[in-house]
Amino acid sequence: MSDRISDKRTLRTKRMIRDALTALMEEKGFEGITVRDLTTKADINRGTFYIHYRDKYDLLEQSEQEIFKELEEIVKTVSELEPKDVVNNSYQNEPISFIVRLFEYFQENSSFLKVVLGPKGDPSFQVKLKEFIKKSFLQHLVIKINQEEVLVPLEYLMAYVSSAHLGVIQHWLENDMEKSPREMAMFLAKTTFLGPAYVAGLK
Amino acid sequence: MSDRISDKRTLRTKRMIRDALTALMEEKGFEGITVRDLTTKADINRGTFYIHYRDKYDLLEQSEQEIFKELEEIVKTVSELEPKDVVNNSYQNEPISFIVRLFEYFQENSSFLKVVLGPKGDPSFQVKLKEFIKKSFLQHLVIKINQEEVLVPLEYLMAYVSSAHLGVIQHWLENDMEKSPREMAMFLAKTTFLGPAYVAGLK
DNA sequence: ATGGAATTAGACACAATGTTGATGAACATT
DNA sequence: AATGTTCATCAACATTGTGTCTAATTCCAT
Repeated sequence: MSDRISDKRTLRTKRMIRDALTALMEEKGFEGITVRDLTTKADINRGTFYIHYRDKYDLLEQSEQEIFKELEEIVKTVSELEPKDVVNNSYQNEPISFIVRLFEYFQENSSFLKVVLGPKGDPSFQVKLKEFIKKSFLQHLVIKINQEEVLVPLEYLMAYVSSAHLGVIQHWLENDMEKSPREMAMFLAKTTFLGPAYVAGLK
Repeated sequence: MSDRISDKRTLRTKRMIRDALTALMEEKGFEGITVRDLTTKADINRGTFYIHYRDKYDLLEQSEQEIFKELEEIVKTVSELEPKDVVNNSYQNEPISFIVRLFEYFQENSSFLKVVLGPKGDPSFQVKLKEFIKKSFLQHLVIKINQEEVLVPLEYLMAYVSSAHLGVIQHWLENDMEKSPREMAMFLAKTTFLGPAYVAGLK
């Protein structure tokens, strides 16, 4: 009795369905896709699809969850983030290393992420990604903030910064990742820690 | 021969369809809605729907366009925006007046905007709203920037700031607009012109 | 009050959905 | 190599939503 999910045939079928999903999302966006489209492209029987997924929304969700599982893996290695160091690094053109690693991962999965984060994509994925950014990045810093010196509601500040980060990732994917992961990480650190107005040259 | 669009029956029908759209989007998200749902809720014949709209996507688009038409009206009155003044205002707790006006408008249309900008909404509307923010707000400032003092690609900076603004609007709507439009405008000005790290108390 | 419109009810063909049952192919195990 | 199990295939089915149309009716503007 080996794992039922590790059957070679099953893995092959699932991989082909997921590849078809990415390809079709590029063509016509998620909502334009039918189950028949998927199974035709994947070259499998339509009935087979329903063995593995409840419907196309289930397929999308499982694919998204896999992304987050891998993102968590990357972030897991991050132990500490010192606010002081981060600000200093921003002056010294030194990006935050695990952010570089995240951009590399985005690049590896760009075809899927580009559509799912694009105008025909899934808005709930954006929400989840913002949550992930808050959890993995901002909370490390927020707990070290001197509460008395905070000028604004932290909750809104987190919404501001996490959205900004998401938007930059989207813009980067939309523009075919012409800048390097390192440049992107550097840009985010600079803009967040020195401020948008400062990096724009306004004093 | 008066306008065919000003017939009382037509106006009534369209209004009822749009109200049904907002209500149903709250219930099950845009994609879960069928034309039959809409016409049942609006209490009109299904055939009537197709007289006014090609399909449910056409209905959504027309509703969105109306929002932007009114947003343009609000912004039209803005003549000049001096970067120096804006930065000074940020120190003096003085928000940008037309941003306050925009938040008031969001509040007036919150039920529709909340869903359309929410996790079950329309990601292309987010893209359009970011474009609107760039056009109406950032470009006024960007053209006055001393190009030599800019430390980062402007294109990415605009993506950063416009996304941040959008995200704050979303968070505000999601949290039932507990802060006033003036507080929101002030928060955005402070965070953008003094910087996220500064307002968080990091020096 | 009347002509012109918007709306209605009902029917139509079509496409996609999700399910089912019989059959054959691939798999792991011994 | 034989066996029992699991997976995929194929075809058929009922159901639901779509978009279009026609004839009858109701409502509006003048």
